[in-house]
Amino acid sequence: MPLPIRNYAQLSKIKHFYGSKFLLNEKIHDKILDKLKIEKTFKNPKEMKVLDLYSGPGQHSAIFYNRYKPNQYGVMESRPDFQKILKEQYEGSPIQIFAKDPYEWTSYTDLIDSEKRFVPEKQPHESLNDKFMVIANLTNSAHEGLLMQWFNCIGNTNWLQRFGYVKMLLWVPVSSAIKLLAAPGMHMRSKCSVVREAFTDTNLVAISNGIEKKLFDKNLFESNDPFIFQNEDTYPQRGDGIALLEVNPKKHITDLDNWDYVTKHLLILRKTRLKDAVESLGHGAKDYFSQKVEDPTFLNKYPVDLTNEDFNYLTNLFNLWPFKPDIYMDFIDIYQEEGMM
Amino acid sequence: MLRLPTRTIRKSSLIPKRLISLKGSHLHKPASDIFSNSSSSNSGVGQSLGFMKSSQISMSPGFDPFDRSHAAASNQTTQSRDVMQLWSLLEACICSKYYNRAFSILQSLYMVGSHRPYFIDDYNMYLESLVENGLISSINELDKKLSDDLQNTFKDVDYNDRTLAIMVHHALKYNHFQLETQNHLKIYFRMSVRGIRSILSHVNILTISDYAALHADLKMISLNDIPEAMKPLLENKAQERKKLDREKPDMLEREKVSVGGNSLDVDPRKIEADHNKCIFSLDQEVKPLEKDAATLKAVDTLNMRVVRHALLGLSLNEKQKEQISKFNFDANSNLLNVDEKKSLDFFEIYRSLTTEEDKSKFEKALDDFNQERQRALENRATDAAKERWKHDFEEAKARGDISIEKRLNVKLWEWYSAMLPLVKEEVKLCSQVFAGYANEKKNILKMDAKQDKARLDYGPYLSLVDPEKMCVITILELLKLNSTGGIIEGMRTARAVISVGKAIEMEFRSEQLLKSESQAFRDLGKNSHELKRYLQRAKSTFRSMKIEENKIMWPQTARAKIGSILISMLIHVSKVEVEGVDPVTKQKVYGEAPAFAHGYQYHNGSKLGVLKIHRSLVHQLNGERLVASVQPQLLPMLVKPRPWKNWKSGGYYYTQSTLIRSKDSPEQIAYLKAVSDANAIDTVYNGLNVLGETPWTVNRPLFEVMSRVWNSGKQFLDIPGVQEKLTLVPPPPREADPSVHREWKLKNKELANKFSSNRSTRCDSNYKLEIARAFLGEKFYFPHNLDFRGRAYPLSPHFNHLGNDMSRGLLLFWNGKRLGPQGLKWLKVHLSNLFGFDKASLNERVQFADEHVNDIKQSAQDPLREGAWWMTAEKPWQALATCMELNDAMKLDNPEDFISHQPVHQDGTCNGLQHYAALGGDIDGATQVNLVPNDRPQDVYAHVAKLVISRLQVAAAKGDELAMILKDKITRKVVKQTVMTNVYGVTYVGATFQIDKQLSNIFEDRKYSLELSKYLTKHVFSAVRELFQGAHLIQDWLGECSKRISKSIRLDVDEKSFKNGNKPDFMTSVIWTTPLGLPIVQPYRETNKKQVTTNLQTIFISDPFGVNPVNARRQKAGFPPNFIHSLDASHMLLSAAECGRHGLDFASVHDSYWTHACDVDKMNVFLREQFIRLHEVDLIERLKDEFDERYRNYVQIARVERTSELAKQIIALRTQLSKELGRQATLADEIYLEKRRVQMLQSEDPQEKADAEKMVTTVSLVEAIGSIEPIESKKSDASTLVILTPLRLPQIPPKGNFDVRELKNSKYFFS
DNA sequence: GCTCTTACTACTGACAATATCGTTAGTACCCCC
DNA sequence: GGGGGTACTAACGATATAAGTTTTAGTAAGGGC
Repeated sequence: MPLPIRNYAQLSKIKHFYGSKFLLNEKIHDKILDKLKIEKTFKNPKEMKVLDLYSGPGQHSAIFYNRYKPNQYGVMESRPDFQKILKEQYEGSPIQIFAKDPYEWTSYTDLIDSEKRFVPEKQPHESLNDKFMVIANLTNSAHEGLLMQWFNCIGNTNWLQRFGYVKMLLWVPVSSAIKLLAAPGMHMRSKCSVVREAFTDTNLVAISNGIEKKLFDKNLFESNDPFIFQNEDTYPQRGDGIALLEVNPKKHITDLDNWDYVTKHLLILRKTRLKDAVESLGHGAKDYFSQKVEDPTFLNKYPVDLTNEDFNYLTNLFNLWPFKPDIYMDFIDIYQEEGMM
Repeated sequence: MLRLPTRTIRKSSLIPKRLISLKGSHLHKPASDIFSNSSSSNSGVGQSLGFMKSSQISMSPGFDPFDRSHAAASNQTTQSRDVMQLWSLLEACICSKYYNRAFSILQSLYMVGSHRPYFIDDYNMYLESLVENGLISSINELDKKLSDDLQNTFKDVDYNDRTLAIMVHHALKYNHFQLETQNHLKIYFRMSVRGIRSILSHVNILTISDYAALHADLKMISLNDIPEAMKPLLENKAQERKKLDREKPDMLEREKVSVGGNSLDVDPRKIEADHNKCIFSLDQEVKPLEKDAATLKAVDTLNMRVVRHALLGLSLNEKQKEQISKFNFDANSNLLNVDEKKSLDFFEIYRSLTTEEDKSKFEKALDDFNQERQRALENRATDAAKERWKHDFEEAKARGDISIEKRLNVKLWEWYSAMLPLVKEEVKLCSQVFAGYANEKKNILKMDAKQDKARLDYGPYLSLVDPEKMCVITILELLKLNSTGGIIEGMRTARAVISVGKAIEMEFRSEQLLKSESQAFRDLGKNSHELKRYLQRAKSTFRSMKIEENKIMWPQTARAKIGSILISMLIHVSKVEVEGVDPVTKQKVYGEAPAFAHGYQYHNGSKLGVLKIHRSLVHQLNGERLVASVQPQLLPMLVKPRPWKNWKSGGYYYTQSTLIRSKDSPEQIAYLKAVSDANAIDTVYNGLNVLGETPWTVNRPLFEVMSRVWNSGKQFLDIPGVQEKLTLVPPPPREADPSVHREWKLKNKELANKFSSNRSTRCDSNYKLEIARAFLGEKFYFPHNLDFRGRAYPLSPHFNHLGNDMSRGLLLFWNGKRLGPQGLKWLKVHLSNLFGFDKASLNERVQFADEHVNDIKQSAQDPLREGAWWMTAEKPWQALATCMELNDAMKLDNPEDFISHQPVHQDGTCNGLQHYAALGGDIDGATQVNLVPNDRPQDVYAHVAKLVISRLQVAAAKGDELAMILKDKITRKVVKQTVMTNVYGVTYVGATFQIDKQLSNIFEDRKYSLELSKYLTKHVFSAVRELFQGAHLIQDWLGECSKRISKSIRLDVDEKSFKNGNKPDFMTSVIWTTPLGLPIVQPYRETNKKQVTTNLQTIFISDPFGVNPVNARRQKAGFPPNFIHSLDASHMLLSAAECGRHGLDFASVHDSYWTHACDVDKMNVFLREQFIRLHEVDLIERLKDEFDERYRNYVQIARVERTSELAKQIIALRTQLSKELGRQATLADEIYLEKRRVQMLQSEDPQEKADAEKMVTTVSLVEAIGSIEPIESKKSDASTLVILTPLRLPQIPPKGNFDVRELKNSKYFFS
C-alpha cells in the first residue's frame, strides 16, 4: 500500500519553511525520477538504503519510497514544524524519522555507529556504492557552507562518504549550482568548482525556470538536459530558484592539504598571470616555479583558466619545493590587540 | 526602600538657581557657602565649572560643526574632503619645490567657494616658500608677483598681515640701509590690515635679525611692537652687536658662566679639551642632522659644561662627583641610558641632596640638560638606528664575519644599502615626471605613462623626507609590526603600508619643525647661558605656533601609496639565508629568499592581504632588543610636557597631539575647537596639566628584581616565559570524521592564539622593561590627553602608570615626601589593598600590614626567595615595591621620618555606581558604594551576592531546580565582574559569559554551567536593578534619549540623506557637555570604507573626513556608560586640579587616584569635595535641558494609525502639497517646509513671523495635538502612516532623596 | 481577551578585505552640417 | 565653426570569496491566565 502524499496546497500551509525551498509537485518529482534512472546505479533498488537529509515535509521522500520501495528510507529533520508534519504523516510507516540535526556531525555518528539505527553498507572506494544513496535539501542559503563541506567530505572520504562513493541527490539554490558547475575560465570559476571537478562527476538534473543558461557552462544544458520546472511548483515561491544536482563521487588525488593551499591561493589572483601569481605562494616562489615549470607558455596562463589537472601539476611542484612555507600556518588567529592610541 | 519625593518637588526648589545660572549671571555665587573652605575659591569658573559657557557655545546658532574650522571646508562632505586632499598635496608640492604644480593646486583651491575666506593662508604658505628658497630675486619681483596673483589669478582674495610679514622678511634680505628697501618696508607697514603689531606678531616668519634691523637700525618699530618672547633675544642681540663692533669676542671670557648666582671658575684648557672631544665624538658617532647643526652643537657644548659645573657645585660625595665629571653631558650622545655603565643616576643624586637649595639648583641644571635631550630625543631616532646598523655591519666586516646567522643589524644595514639607491632612483623619476608636468606632458610608452600617472599622485610626498630616512623608517616599521593583526609570522599589508606612510609623515613634520626652528634662530649662535632661557622660551612660543598652524594631515590614500612604494622596494631587496629540506633526497638545502613576501590569507571567506616575514628572520627578531625602534613620541618625556593651552597644543615638543584622541571624527573636533577657542574648558586643561607635571622616576630596586626574572627567561607572575617557536598539532588522517578535523583546526588556532598572545605580552613587557631601563635614574613626565569621553590617558603607550601591575610597580614619584604619622598608616593600608584586603576598616588594614611585618621584611630583602610573601598579593609587583618602601622606612629609628616616593592609591568602590547612585539619589545604592558615612567600608559585591542568594532561596522554595543547585554556590566573586560591568552596559550575553567563567570552576559540564550562568545572570541583573533602582531608571532614560536622538533628523538635513526614500539616513549623534564644559560627541558612525589601490594590493580603508550616518545601535548602547565615564573623568580632573593647587603630586588611573602617602588624607578631602561639587547640581535635569535645547526643532519618524484624526489631516495636507509640487511630496519636502516655518518664526520681520504662525506643516499638526502616544503604532503595514513628529525626550525619572552632601564625611568613599 | 513568553527571522559592521567585472560619468576628439 | 555624437577611460559600485554557525534585537505568534 503506497504511502499517502500530500499536495502543494496542503503542504504550503506549514508555518515556517526556515528559509528552505521545496519542489512540491508530485508529478514533476516523478518526471525527475524518470530522468534520473537511479536503477542504473542501484541495480536492485529494493536493497538500497536512502538517507534523506533536511527532508522538509517529506513529499519527495514518500514519492521516492512508493516508487522504489528501498530497503530502508530514513529522513533526518531537525526543524520543529517539519518534524511535526513528518510525524503526523509517516510515524509508523516504512519511512523512519530521525529527529536529528543534519548539520551536526555527531548526528551521523550517533545514528550509524552508536544507535545503529541506520547502517549503510560500506563498499570500497572504487565505484559508486550501489546500496546507499543520500538525498538532501540544502536550499537554505545559510546551508551553503554545509554543502561545500559535504563536497570536501567526498575528498576526505569521511562522513557518509566513508561508505564508498555514495551518490547524492542535492537540492541547492541555483546560485550554488552555478558556483559548483562553473568550468575553467568562467566568471564563477572558484575553488568550489575545482573541488567538484576534482572529486565528482556532477550533473544538473532539474532546475527552476527562468534561469539564464549563459550562467552555466554552455555545454552543460546540452549534455545534462536538465528538467525545467516552474517556480509555481515550489514553496515558498519568493526567493531565487533551486536546482537538483546528481553528485557522483569519483577517484581523486589524496594530497589534499597542499592541493588546497595551492588552489586557494592561486585563485585569489585569478586574472594574474601564473608566473606572477605564484609568488603569493611563499617567499621566493616565483623563482622556484619559473625554474621548475618546463612549458614556458604555461606560466603565462591565468589561474582562472586552469583545470584540476593543472592544479594537480602545480601542487606536485609545490610539494617538491624545499623552501615551501608551512601550509598549516595559513590562518589568522582571532582579532585581538589594538589598544587605544 | 526608596522613598520618593518626586523629582518635581526637588526640581521646584532648584529652579531659581538654575534660572540664574542659565542666564550666565555673574551674580550667581557658588553654592560653596556650605563649604567655607578653599575648594571653590577658584575664581571665575566657580560653580558652573565651565558647563554653562561651553554648552552655550556649542549650541549657539552661529556654530556649525561641519564647518572648515576642523579642516573640512564646508558641510558638503565631498568638498571638504577635496580641500583636505588639495591641502596636503599643496603642502607636499611646496616642500618638494614643485611650484608649478603647487600653483595649479592653489588655483583649484581657489575654485572651492566655501574655502575662499581661508585661501590666503594657503597662498601665504606658497609665497613664504618661494621667498625662503630664493626664487624671488628682487623686492620688485615679489611685489609684482603678489599684485599679479591677487589682482588677476585670485581676484577675490586679499592679503593679510602674514602676507605682509613675508614681504617684510623678504625685503630685509636686501640691504636695508638702502632707501628703496626702506620705502618698500614703509609701504608694507602702511598696508597693514590690523596694525604693525599684527605684522610683527609672525615670529615664525620674521627672524631676530629682522626685528633687529627694523628696530635698532631703521627705528621703524618700537620695542613695544615686538612680541614679548622675542624682546630679550633682541636686546641681547643688540648688545652682542655692539660688542662685535668693539672687539673680537674673548673666548676665555665667556667661559665664566654663572648659574643661579654662583660664579664658577673653570680651567679654560680643560674646557677646550672637552669641547674638542665632544665635537670629535659627535662627528664619529652621529652624523650631524643638518648643515647648521654645527652651530647648535656649540651651544650644546657650552650648555653641557654649565650643567656639569652646576652639578659639581652641589654637596656630593666623591663617587658622585667622579661620576659627574666622567659623564658625557652631550645631549646628542646621551639620549638615554642604553648602556648602564655610562649612565648617571640622577635620582640617586637628587635623593642624596640634603638642602632644599641644593635640590632646587640640581633640578634646575637637570631641567636644562633635559631640555636639550628631549629635543635630541624627539628628533634623532631614525639616525640613531641607522648608525647602529652601520656600526654593527662594519664591525662584522672588520672581523671577517661570514656566518650564516648574520647579526640582525648587519642584515638590516645590507637591506638599507640595497634599498637606498632604489628609493633615490624613484625620487628622481618622480621629479622628472614633475619636470615633464611643467613643460606639458609628452607621450611615452603606455606602461610608463601609467606609472608616471601614479607618480604624479605620490611623487610630491615621496620627495619630502630624505631617502635615507625613508629606508630606515620602512625597515623599522615592518620589524615592529611583526606578528601583529593575528598573522603568525607577518602582518597585515594594510596596516603596514599605512604605518610606514604615517611614520614618513611624522618624520616630515618634525623635520619641518626643526628646520624652520633652526632657520628662525640661526643668527643666535654663541651666546651666554642666560640667553638660553630666553631662547628656549622664544623657541617654545615659536614651536607652539608652528604646531598649531599645521592643520594638514596627509590623506590615508597618500600614506598608503608611499608606504606601499617603499615596502615593495624593501621586499624586492631584502634577502635572508634560508635552509630547507629537499622532500625527495631529504638533504638539507641552503638558499636565499626574500625576507618579506606579500600574499593573502582567508578569514571567513574574506581575503586579507598579508606581509609575511621569513621564519629565519622571525627567530632572530625574537631575541633582539627592539627598544631602539620605539618612536620617541611614544616615550615619557624628560621635561615637563608642553602645557595644554588649546585643543591642539600640548604634550610633546615636536609632535602635534590633540586634546582628544578622536578616531576620525571631524564633528568631535569641531565642537572641541569651538569651546577651546572660547576658552571654555580651562578647567580641563588645568587638570590635565597637573597630571602631566607630576615627575616620576623608575624604582631601581624593583627594576633589578624584574630584570633578573626577565633574563631567566622563565615564566614568572604575569610575565610569560620565552617560547621557542610555535609547534602545531599535525593534521589528523584524511578520512577522520569531520568533527575531528574541526577539533584539530580549533586546537591549532588556540595554540597559535596562545602563542602570539604570550609573545605579545612578553614583547610588551620587554618594551616596558627596556624603556624603564632607559629611564633609570631619570626624572620624567607623562604627557596626557583625553579619550572622547574626557578620560585622561598618558600619550606614551608602552610604559606608563595605567599599565599593568608590572609598570605600576616600576614607577615612583620623583619627589619625595616625609611620611609622617598618617603617611605611615596609609602606606600600610596601601599594602593591604594591594593584597586585595580592601574591604576591612582602615585600622584592620593597618593591622594586616603590622601582622605581616616579617613577611614585609623578608619580601623586601630577598624578593626572589621561593614562595616569597609578596607574590601572593593580588598586585604582586606593586606590593613588592611597597614592601621595600615600608622596609626601608622601618629601618629608621622613626619610620615617620622616611622620605617616601611610593604612590599610594585610593580607589573608588565601583566608581560608576557611585556616580549613578548620586544621580539617582538611591539611598540603598549610595550606602552600598560608600557615599554614606559608615565605620566600615561597604562591599557592594558581597551585598549583591546576598541579594541574589535570597532570590534564589525564594525560587528554590518554589521548586526551581536551578535555583536549588545554585543557591549555595553564590559568592562575592561570582557576581563581582557582572555588577561592575553592569554599569558599563554589559549585554546579557556578555554577563552570562563572565558568570560562566566563575561557574565553570565549580561545574564540570560546560553546557550545564552555561545554562546555569544564563539563569543566574537574570537574577544578578534584577538584584542589581533592585538595589540601584534610581540608577537603573536613569540608565534606561539615558538609553531611551540616545535612541531617540540618534534616530532624529535635523531640519537643515542634507537632501542626500533621503536617497532611500522615506527611510532617511540618520545623522544626529548624541552630544553633551560635561560639567567641566568639555563637549562630548559620540563618534559612532557607519564607517565608509573604500578600496584604495596601492602598489602591492588594494587596501580597504575609511576616509576620515566623511560624515556618515550614525550607528544608532552603538549610539544607544554607548551613551549610558559614556555619560558616566564623562562624569568620572570630570571628577578626576577636578580632583587633579585641586590637588595640584595644593601642591600635591597627583596621578590617576580613571577611578584610582594616587598621591604621596602623607597627602592621602588631604587628597581624600579634596576628591570628596569635588564629587559633591559635581553632583550638587541635578546633572540629569541639566542634561535634559541641554538636550532639549540642542535638539530643539529636530524631528523624528513615527507611525500612527491611519484611521486617526491626525493621520487624516496629514494625508490631506500631503495630497495638497503633492498637487502644488506636481509630484509626490516626500518627507524631505515636509522637512523643508518645516524648516521654513521655523526660520520664519525666528524672523525679525513681524509680518513674516505672523505668516509663520499661521503656516501649517505636517509637523505643526503633530505639535498641535501634543502627544501622539494614543494613536502611535508599532506595526509597519498598510494600516499605519509614517509621519514626522517633533523630537521629544521622555520625562526624567524620579530621584530618590539621597543628598550627596552626606558624602563629605564618608571616609570609605575612595579607599 | 489580555499579557507574557517563546521562537523565528530579520538583522550584518565586526564577510573588522580584496580581486575583478560591469556600469556610468566624464572627456576628448572627430565628423558633419 | 559649432554642435553633436562617438569612443575611450577613469571612477565607482557590485559581487564573489571559504566553508562549522553567528549576535542580537525585534517581531510575531502562541499559550496561559
